[in-house]
Parts: sequence; structure tokens; C-alpha cells
Amino acid sequence: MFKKIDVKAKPADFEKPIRDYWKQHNIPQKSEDFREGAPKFVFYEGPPTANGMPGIHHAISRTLKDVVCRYKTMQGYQVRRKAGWDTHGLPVEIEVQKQLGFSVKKEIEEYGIEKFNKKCRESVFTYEKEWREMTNLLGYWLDLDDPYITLSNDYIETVWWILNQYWKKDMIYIDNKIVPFCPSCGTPLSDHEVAQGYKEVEDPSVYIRFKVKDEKNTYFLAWTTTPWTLISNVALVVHPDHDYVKVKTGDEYLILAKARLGVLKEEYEIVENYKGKDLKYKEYEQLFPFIVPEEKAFYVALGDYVTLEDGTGVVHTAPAFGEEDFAIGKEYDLPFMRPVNEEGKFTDEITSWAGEFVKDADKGIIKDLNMRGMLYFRTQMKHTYPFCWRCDSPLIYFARRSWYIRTTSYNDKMIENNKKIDWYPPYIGEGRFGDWLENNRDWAISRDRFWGTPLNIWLCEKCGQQDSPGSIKELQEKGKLVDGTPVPDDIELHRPYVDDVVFTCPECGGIMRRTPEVIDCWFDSGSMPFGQWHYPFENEDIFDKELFPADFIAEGIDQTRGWFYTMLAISTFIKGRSSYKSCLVNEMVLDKHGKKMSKSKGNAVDVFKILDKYGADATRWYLLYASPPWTPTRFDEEGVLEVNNKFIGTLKNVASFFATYGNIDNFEYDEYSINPKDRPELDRWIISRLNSVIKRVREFNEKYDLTRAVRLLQSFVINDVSNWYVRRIRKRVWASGMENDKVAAYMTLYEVLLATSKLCAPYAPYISEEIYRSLTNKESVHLENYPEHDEELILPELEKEMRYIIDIVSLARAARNEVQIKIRQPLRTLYAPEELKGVVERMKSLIVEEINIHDIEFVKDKTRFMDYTIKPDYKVMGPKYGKHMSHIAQALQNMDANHLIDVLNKDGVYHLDVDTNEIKLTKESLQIDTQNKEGFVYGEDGDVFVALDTRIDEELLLEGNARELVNKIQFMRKEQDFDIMDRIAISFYTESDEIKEACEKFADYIQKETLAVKLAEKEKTDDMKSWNVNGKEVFLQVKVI
RNA sequence: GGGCUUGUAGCUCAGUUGGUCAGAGCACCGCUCUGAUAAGGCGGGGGUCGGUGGUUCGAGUCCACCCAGGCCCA
Repeated sequence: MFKKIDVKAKPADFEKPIRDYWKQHNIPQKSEDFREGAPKFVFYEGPPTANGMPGIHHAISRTLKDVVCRYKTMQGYQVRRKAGWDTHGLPVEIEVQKQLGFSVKKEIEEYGIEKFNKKCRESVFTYEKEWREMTNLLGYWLDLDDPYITLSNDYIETVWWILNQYWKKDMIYIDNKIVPFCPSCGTPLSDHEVAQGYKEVEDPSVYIRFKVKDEKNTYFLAWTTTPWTLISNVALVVHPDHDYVKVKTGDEYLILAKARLGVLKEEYEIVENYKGKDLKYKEYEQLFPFIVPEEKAFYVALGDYVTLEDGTGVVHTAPAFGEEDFAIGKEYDLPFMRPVNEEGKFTDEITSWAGEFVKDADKGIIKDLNMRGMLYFRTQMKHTYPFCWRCDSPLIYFARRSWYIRTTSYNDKMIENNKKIDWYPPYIGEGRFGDWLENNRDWAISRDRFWGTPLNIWLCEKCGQQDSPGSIKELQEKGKLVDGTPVPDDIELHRPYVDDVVFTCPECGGIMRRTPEVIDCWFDSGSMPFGQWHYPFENEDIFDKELFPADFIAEGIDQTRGWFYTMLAISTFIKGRSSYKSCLVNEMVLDKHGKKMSKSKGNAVDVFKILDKYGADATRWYLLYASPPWTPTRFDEEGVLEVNNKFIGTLKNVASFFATYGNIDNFEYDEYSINPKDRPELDRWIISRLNSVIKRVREFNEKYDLTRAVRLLQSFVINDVSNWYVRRIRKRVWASGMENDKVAAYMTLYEVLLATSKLCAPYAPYISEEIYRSLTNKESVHLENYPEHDEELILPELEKEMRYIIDIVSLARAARNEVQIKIRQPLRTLYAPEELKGVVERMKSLIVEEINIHDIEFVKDKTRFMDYTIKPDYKVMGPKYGKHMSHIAQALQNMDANHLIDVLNKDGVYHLDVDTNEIKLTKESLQIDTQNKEGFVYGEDGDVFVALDTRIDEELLLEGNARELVNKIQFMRKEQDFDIMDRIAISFYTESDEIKEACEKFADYIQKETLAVKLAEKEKTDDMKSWNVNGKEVFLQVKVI
């Protein structure tokens, strides 16, 4: 017995028992274990953070990962799927900070790092349940019970080991650099973090006068969009080679770039010309004398970076607040003024604005300048400005102490390694990621925060000596707790506990303490190839053989500068190669209007709702089917519904059809053996199609072109299997007994379904499993091998021929439609082309049944039904005759096409004069089309044409009535919910002689079709149902016997 | 502002090395088939292929510029 597929169950109810079955029988684990000893296909899971709800955009990359892992498993590889959690970092801290209602860092310190970190640790798994649930529902098999977790001591120890490798090779340095800094989070952000937060905003755009020293009424005109930095101004920078001028405007003199004179508001007169370099060291008066520097300042310096695109060509410079400014400051040894604290507020020295957030101070500063007559002009300007990606505060750039890894020192190696990675799509690797690597800068890895892997560098308080422990053991050997006790084995490696460990300086005997920073959490996730296996403390023996590098990773495109980069950077340094060989990149999921989904816009799709409504199979299939992963997918709920109705539904029904009739006949696959070559042509055809599909699906999968794979499979299941094959074998299946013909149909359908279940298993794991298990007694489709095609069973000629038959049927239906004769009304003759006689004769029964005709006749000369139209074949003639083409086309249009064809058929060539050229026309150089001739029902498509004899004689009319009656009776059977095998008795009443005659003449036919043992005319009774049969009233009653 | 990518029917997408009334599915309308089907079939309406120029006998396809969305970077 074949288990019947429940076609009516709600998707979620359909999938749940299957999921339970997997769990009960431990199938996910088995799918790894049963390949023990097989070649490995190494997969790395990029760790998500479970402190936010999973969304539909997470479903896409999870689907991709799962499909590839399942496919590779079925291909015979052992694929381990270890889950992972990213647990450190700013996002977590921000979340907790919000909970506690803190807005600045100081509040955390007052609250206590210990308590704070404890909360962080808890918050990391806030949505773990939802993540598990989503992963589970989606059918993403991942070992969630043994994940790697970046906060575990083992993981941290590996990260320390890696950092220690860098440190030992002198790859880590400390430097003052201009960093993007979030005043609210109180930490600098890395480049990839800054990148996420650009927004368009309006800022003041101000033109400022700087009074030139010892020259009356003379000013430099400079421009800025950050007035608050003016307080720290120490220099003005001009381009050495650009032209500058002094102009007289009103009663004052202004100096600016000649090319920027357009910014002046009033009439002016040029009184002097300079090159930028002529202005070098020209002095001016300090704008805001809050701080009086010791070093020489307030003069003109030269810089190549000055542009003439905006501003005045005279650039205000504050070395503490800009990268270029900082560089100039170093070059000219300018004073370094940074009167801004870590909260982004002015320090006490700036008496007028002390304690005020710098951006808020802009207004007051502008007002002050205006009152003093130093403001030349102000306006608002729209530009993009970076904001903190988590807390939304505007970032400020300023100089800060930070730890760096010299990634630039091995940039070439990274670029080289990147070239060996297979990127899908390729342009990510070459373009976006490649470009980024080319411009790579040193990696700022320290964060002035609390919740993260502590930076494992200790500094001597006295002499600045550094040391770095690379393991817990080393920590124990080198350090003691502050109270003098030894470092315990189970020391918690987070702050504040680890901060209690002190070393004795080997150089000066002073106390060494850990530098307070924590490590960028991207360093954590980039370390995962090592950290997940606690390498090198464990697993060292098998690491390079079985665990590293990954054959495959897949994440969203937003990881380009994130995980993709850090994975490459760290493993290039540690192992000299990339930690992943191939990378499948998916674009973002957008809403159905092509807009980005976000919680704030309210257009985010609830992944749980979708999974509940349509099931995981439909959701997964849709995500793959809708558009290639590397183009942005517009998520359209109706699309998921469509997949469910059409594809999943059809597949279920085919399986259900097989089970229904297979069970009626007690069919057992193993009891029979008919070589495919000995089966009917229709069977050989679907087997051929199946093998062609297997071949191509595998090709697509190898290129990770999963979209083409599922599109092909969907079309195969719906068109080839369901709409043609199953439709055409119904008569064979209904026959009584177990003739070879029927057995062959069962065997074929069984084989097709079984192979289909395996083919679809990676994409739609639930329905595939259900079908597989309904067909076999085996444990799981996911413990199967992926089908391989048999070249001998692929019969291209037969596939082509079947195409003709399908075309003929399609055309004939169109023809019937045209004359409005429905298919139930039989017709006498169908005319088909002589050239296709062989096929059509062989498959005659298919056509006869589909079109309901009695006979097929073959005609050589289709001009009986149609006229020719002739056009040049541009592809052939175009290159030869070039610009004469339009005249040739015109000439052809004016010719008698039928005559031309006659000549071509006879002589093979026709001579034509156009534009004094002699044109030789052959069949190859023309496109020959046809048109209906008046009075015939005729259709054509390519090589195929059909015509129908539309005359209906007496006998056909009676037969049509009989078929109509059968249809009504079948409807009543269905309506009254009879079993398929029930025998019935039919009673009818009618006043139409025509119907009576039909019942008489076609009684056998009617009874056979409807499984009736009796067909009797009776007096009309109330329980008879009235029907309209071709315009005549008939009363019918059916009863089970 | 720069780089990459996308723009084809109301919606989701195909459209090969340039070759001639521009395709599919969904949705809509009409007809139709059906004892597996929430399906299927036939037909219809619906597109100046984002825009403007250019190359060519010929451009959805190649080139330039522009517009819009997305991603990344300043």
C-alpha cells in the first residue's frame, strides 16, 4: 500500500508531522553520519545575532545554504552543519543600554560593568527561540544543539590565540588616528560600520572671514559645513598650484580661489593675483581665542587635496577633526587642539559652549561669528552625513587612540587569494569586493566598550612594555589576580574579571594591566573557522584535512565588507589562504514595490506568518524561483500562494493519483520488471524527459544557479508529468486487470515520482520526503543519492516528436474554439501534415482522445487550407545585401507568394531584380509563413499544421449527446461523493427522441464510462435532477448498487 | 559625488553572438476539459522594452548621456 498524500491539509499541518518524524528518527544527524568516511564538503555558517527577530531576508540566505548542503550531501559528500551565534559587539550593548535607559557610556560605568555585561549575556539570546523556530520551520538543517558561540571561553581563547599571532609578528600597533566616533556610544566605529549609516541631512554651509594679520580690512574667505570645528582651527590650506586672487568688494578685501569667485555676493574687483604657494605661511588672526597654543599656528599651509568644486579654495583646518587636517597638522607640526570630550561635548576651556553637544553648538557659533562680523554668508546645504548605525547619533570625526592591525602589509596576498575564490555572481569578487581590497586600510580593531572579547594586550604602567597572552595557560603563567591569588582555570574571560589579572613587567618590574579596549566583534566572526573548533587547542590534527577551508559559504551582499572581508583577512594571515573556496552572495529581499524592508517603514514581512500560511516548501521554492539570488528579490505574497497552488499542489496530486490507483490495483513496484525500452512510447517519452531534466538540473546546481534549476523542475512537474503524462495515462490506469500496458504506466509513474522526490528534495524537503516515503519503505529521501541521468534513456528525437503531437493537439483545440464546437462533440476528421505521418500514426490514440475525433487524414499540400506569406530571412540576407534590405522586403510583399513557392519547389531558386542587383532567392533566404484560407478551420505553428472537418452528421450528434450524458452522470457521482469503484444504476427521463436514441445506441459506452450496471428509462420522479443536454431537457438519477 | 547592479504587460520574470508584427506565468474577460488537481486547455484585452541621442540595412540587445530603485563607497 502506498500512503496517500493528504492534498487538502493546510501547508503548516502537512509539514508538521514530517518535521516530527525527522526529529524522532534523528534524520538531520543521520544525514551527516551516514556519509562518514566520504569526501568532505565543508560548509561554514555565518553567525547571526539572536538579539533581533529573524525576518524574511534571513530566510533567503538560510534557504540557499540549506539547499546547497542538502544537494552536496545527496551527491555523496559529508556535510557538517554547525550552527553559530554572534554574541558580542555594539548592537548588543546598545540594546541593553536602551533597556536600562542609558544614553551615555559613563552611566554604564556607574551602573557597573559586571552587571551590565551580565545583562548583555542574557540579551544575546533574547530571540534565540524565534531563531530556532524559524530555522526549524524553514527546514534548515543545522546543528543548533552544538553551536559555536563567540562568547564562550573556548572561542575567546582561539580569538586570543589569533590576535597573539598578529602581535608576535609585530602586526599590531597603536596610533592616534582620525576615526569616526559615535559620541553617544562613546566608541569609534570601523569603516564597515560607518558605511551602514549614511543619511541625507541639511547642515549649515558657512563662509567665514579670517582676518589677515597686519593688513587692514583684508580677510581669507573659507568655507565649512561643520562650524563647531572652527573653534579648533589652527590653519588654512590652499592648493599650491591653483590661482588665488585678492578682490575688493565694498570696503573690504577678500582672498579666495579665482575659480570660486562665484560665491561672492556683491560686486568685486580683482586687485591682486597669486598662486596658492605664494600664500604659504601668510598669517591670520585666531578666530576663537579660547585656547592659546604653544606651537606656531594660524597661517596658510599647502595641500594637494584642496579642490575647486565647492567652498572657496581656502580650507579651514582643525587637525583633531579630520583625516586630511590631521595629516597637514603632522606635516606642519601644527598644534593639536581637541576641546571635545568623549560624549561629543565641548570641554570647560570653551567657556561659551562648555558641556554643549558640538552639533548643537553650531547655531550659537554662527550667531557669535555674525555678531563679530566674521560671517560672510550662511545657507543650508543638503549632503550625506554618517550616523551611528545603531543609535542614530550623528558621528563626529576626531583623533583618538586606537589599536590597529597592519592588514595593508599583506594586502597583495589577500588580493591574490580573493582571485582564487569562486564568487557567485562573479562580479562581486572582481568588482565590489576586489575594489574594496585594493583600497584596504589598516583594520582598527579596538573598541572602547564593555561587552566583547577583551583585547589581550597588557601594558606596563611604568615603562609601556607590552605583552600578549595567547591562551588561558599563558595568562595563568604570566599573571596573577590583583589580590595575589593565581588565575583560576575557569576564569571568566570577559570584563571586568579579566581586568583583575595583572602581570609583572619583565623590564622594569612595574605592574602591567590589560589595555581597557575590547576587540571589534567582526574580528570574532571572522575567526569562526578557527574558533568554532577551538583551534589550535583542539582538533589540530584534522583541521587542515577536514575542517578548513570551507568549500562553500553563502550570505547577503551586506557582508561584503563585513564577514567576507574579515574571514579573508584573518585566514590569509593565519593560513596563507582564504577560508572559503566559493561564496554565494544573495541580494536583499525588498518589498513588492522594490523598496527596502525595514521595521520603521512597516513593510517588513513576517516570516512566521508566511511559513504558517503557505508552508516552508512553498516559501523556499518561491524565494528561489522568483529571481536569481543575486538580484534583489521583490517579495510578493501572491507569488508564494501561486507556488503552493500550482507546483506543490500539482505534485501532491500526481502522487495522490498514483497512490489511489496503485492501491486499487495492489500494485507493488518490486513485483514487476519491464525494461523501459519495452514500454509504450508515452512512457519512454516521460523517462526521456526525466533524464534530460536530471542532467540539466545537475548542471544548474553545479553553478549554484538554483533559480534555473527550480524553474526547470517546476515546468517538468506541471507540464510534462501532470498535464501531459498523467493526463494521457488515465485511460490505461482505469482499464481492468493488470495488463502489461497498465503495469508499464504504474512503473513509469513510480519511477518518475521517486526521481522527482529526490530531485526536489534539496529545495522542497517536506513534500519530497512525504512522496518518497509514500513510495518506499526507506527512511528518508535526504539519505538518498541525487539522481544521475542515463544518457541512453534520453531520446531527443522522441521528445521532438512528442512536441509535434502536443502542438497538433493544441492547434486542434484552438481550431475547435474558433468555430465554437466543444470537445465533447466528436468530429469526423482531423487533417495533419504528411511529413508527420509516422509519429502521428504511432501516437494517434493520444490525439484522437484529446481532440475527440474519429480519424486523422494526412495531406501533402496545405495550400488547400492556407496562403503563404513571404518575408526575407534577415539573418541570412541582411549581411549580404545590407541597405537594400528594405527594398527587397517591399518587392517580396508585392509578389504572388503562392507562385513564388511553386517556383522554389520546382527550381529551388528564384531570380529577383532589386536596385539593379540580381537577388537569388532560395527557401533558406526566406521566412515562409502562412495564413488561413477562407472557409477552413486551420492552425499552424512551425512545422505543424492541422485542419478540422467541422461537419456534424446524425451519428456524431448522437455520440455527442452520449458524451454529454456521461459528463453529467460523472458529475453526479462526484457530487454525491461515491467511491471511485462504486457501481451504479442510472435512471433517466426525457421527452427528446434524440436523447433516447443516444441512450439506446451508446448504452454500452455510457455504462462503461460511468461504471453503471443499469441504464433505464423511467417515469419522472422528484428526486431526479434536471439537466440541459445540448439544448434538450433530461432528468437523471444515479444510485449505488 | 564615485563604483557596481537593476529598469521589458497591472504584478513576478524570460529574452542567446544585434536579425523584424516583443515572450511566459499570475491577475482580468470569454469559451472549454476534467473521477488526481486549490489545477489544465484555447482565445482576448493590456507594452512607443525607463528616457534622449548615436552606431547599423536592422537595436530590448552595442555605445554615450540622463532619470529612477537597490547595494557599496566618499
